Amino acid sequence: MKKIRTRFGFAPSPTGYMHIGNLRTALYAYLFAKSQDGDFILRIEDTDRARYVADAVEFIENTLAAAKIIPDEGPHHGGNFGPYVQSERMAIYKKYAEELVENGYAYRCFCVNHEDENTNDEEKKFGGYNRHCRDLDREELEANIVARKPYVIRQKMPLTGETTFFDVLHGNITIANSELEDQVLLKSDGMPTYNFANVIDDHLMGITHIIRGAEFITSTPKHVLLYKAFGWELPTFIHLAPVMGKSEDGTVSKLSKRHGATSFNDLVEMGYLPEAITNYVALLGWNPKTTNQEIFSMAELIEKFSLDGLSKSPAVFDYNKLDWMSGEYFKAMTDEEFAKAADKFFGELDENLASKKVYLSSLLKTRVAKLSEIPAMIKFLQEMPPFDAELFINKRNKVTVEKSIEIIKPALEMLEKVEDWTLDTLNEKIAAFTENSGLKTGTVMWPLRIAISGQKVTPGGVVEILYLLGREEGLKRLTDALDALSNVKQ
RNA sequence: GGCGCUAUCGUCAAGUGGUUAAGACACCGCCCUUUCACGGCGGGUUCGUGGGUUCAAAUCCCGCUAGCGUCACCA
Repeated sequence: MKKIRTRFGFAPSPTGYMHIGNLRTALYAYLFAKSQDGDFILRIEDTDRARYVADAVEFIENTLAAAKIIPDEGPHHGGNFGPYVQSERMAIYKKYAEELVENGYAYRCFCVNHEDENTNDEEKKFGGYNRHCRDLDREELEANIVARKPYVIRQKMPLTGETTFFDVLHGNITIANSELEDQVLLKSDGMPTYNFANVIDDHLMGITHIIRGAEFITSTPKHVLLYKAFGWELPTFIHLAPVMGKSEDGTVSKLSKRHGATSFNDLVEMGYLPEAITNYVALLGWNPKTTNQEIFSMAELIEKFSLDGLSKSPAVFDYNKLDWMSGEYFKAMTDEEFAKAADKFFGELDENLASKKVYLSSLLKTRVAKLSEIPAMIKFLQEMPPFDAELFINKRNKVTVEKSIEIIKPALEMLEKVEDWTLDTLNEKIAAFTENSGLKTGTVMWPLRIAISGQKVTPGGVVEILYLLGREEGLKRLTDALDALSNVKQ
């Protein structure tokens, strides 16, 4: 018995946008294929001319590459089952559609598409196509062809009985044939519909497993009927539950714009690491049963992945958890790695700060969930926020405006004598200063930190900030604060 | 509306007839602390509902409800 190689297809539309749910489907297909030592095939479903977006194929390929999902075959990945772009396969669909017509599984339909005619009639709304051309007599049919009337090819559904198919997640699913419409297979422009093309291509490309969203469950019987009409072997179906989003009012619905970022790219632009996104998405609807581990590399994901860990129910996309996971990735990075990843979020830094990016990274990496938080977090280093005396007053550390002056003044005098403006020296001097003052560390540090940062919350403490600011700017801020504080006092 | 899918903490989830119903995120408290983080410790909250089956049900069956999906010359 020959072992059939596992082959998974991923067939996105070139819309210039990769929804998280879509990416997850691709990821699961990839993980399963690789765990079986099988193939992951990228195919572009571009049969809807109206939706075509320029460069969208490259966009899809780049996105997959960023997510470390590498197709074995695809438009630009080679393979022996091409072309991998549906619009280049029109002759193939035509041929199979004709075969269906000849064998009585499909028919030509000359009815015009009245999509503009709006009808308020509820029955019509749910009625579907009325099958007018299903049994045209030969004369009328030929007259239409001679007259070159445009037509579509429709699938001839059985009027009775039911169709059952097996889904790995859901088991057997049965739908009455009477529920199935005589759907269009080949459009009047000669393009196939998804429902037709996907069957032809999956078969021709030797796809063994179809993994896709649950929204395709109801149309699967139509596909199954097509496989049967051609006498082809059925692939294994896996229908994934959708990825949901939670609105502010608490309602849950399919993840969409109103829930914020919905595409892989949106997330990357917000400063989440691709690895972290992939890791999080992998766990959104799948769990590795045998372990409580949550941080996985792609290699580990492949090793651990199995179908029985897939969840049947919808999963809500949770930014909290993504933030946490993202933070875990940042914390695991070296300062250099973080500096590199964060580079474009640092913005225009002055020469001094630019030279301290790596050190700055050591401060930032434990405080950031996404890189886009960086600009707001480091702004005070480049530009002193407006003076606010209120900030100096701190009950817990027993600091008042007056007390602040008492601390800042001698501290400034002491620091002015420090030439070696390094972390070690600064640390040592300030520790000694605190010691000599006889005050609690917090009491000394509070007003100093406020004076040089102008903010209640900062990444790092007095020593770190002083170092980052550099000697000149550090002393200047202390001086300015002292002046401003003195004015307040009188 | 017809048809279909789903139903364990706020969220991701383990669980497959007998468990103190794991774990993680979030939340709250404490510790650490130079603010915020990091790290450590602890805490609360969960089986949608009604019927069965069974000595025993989160687990099996049925109804209900709710959510989602689908009913295109879109995928």
